Amino acid sequence: MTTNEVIEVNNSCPAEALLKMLSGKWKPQIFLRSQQGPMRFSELLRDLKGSNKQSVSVALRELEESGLLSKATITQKPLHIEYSLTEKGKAMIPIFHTLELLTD
Amino acid sequence: MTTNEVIEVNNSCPAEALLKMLSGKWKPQIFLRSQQGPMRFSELLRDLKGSNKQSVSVALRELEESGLLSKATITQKPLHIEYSLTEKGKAMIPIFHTLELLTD
DNA sequence: CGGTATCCCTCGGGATACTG
DNA sequence: CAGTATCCCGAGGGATACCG
Repeated sequence: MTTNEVIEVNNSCPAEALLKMLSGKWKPQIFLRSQQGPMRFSELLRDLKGSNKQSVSVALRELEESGLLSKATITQKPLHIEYSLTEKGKAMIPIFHTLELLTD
Repeated sequence: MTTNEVIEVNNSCPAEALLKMLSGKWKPQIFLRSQQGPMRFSELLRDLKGSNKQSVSVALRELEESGLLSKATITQKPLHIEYSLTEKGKAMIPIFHTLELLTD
């Protein structure tokens, strides 16, 4: 408590958490797509060229778990599900765009 | 080569480039550390608990290649090398900090 | 001191088949 | 339609030894 403890936990970098929220091959693109409005599973599968059910499924779950996307289920046949940006997700859009400007 | 090869290039998401600049286990922490001023290799190795020469070496090279860090060599014995934030790197600091605020 | 070369192992992510 | 289960492979990253 008094001084230099050697704590192995590596929370030295808070931004890591957010970086992780968008890490991986498909999450950035899904997040980008979500800014256009609600989207359905098969719709994403079609748009994300080169992806597959498994990968999209995992990415969506992770985005949901980190609170960026929300899932709305319409229990009818055929099943209809929509993924939309949460308020937290919307709050990230400006930053997301700022990132682009720094790219070059 | 006029043939239309099936290149799956997917540049649909510009922010991906920047996300990639800070992706990986050590780059975020190194970038954070660099905000405190110039740093040396062995210094980083000491501070980044659980890392090793190889990983730090690769991370530094990638940060350098993406233009966030610059390398200054003093060719004397013993070798002395300093890594510092570039102007581009400095420009990213505010965003980096904004990211933290959105984490929760 | 400041790295690279090499080996190895885990984990992210692709393909396919099956399910509610 | 919207997923999960399973298998498999390549890349990321750790450990260690060697080099300028």
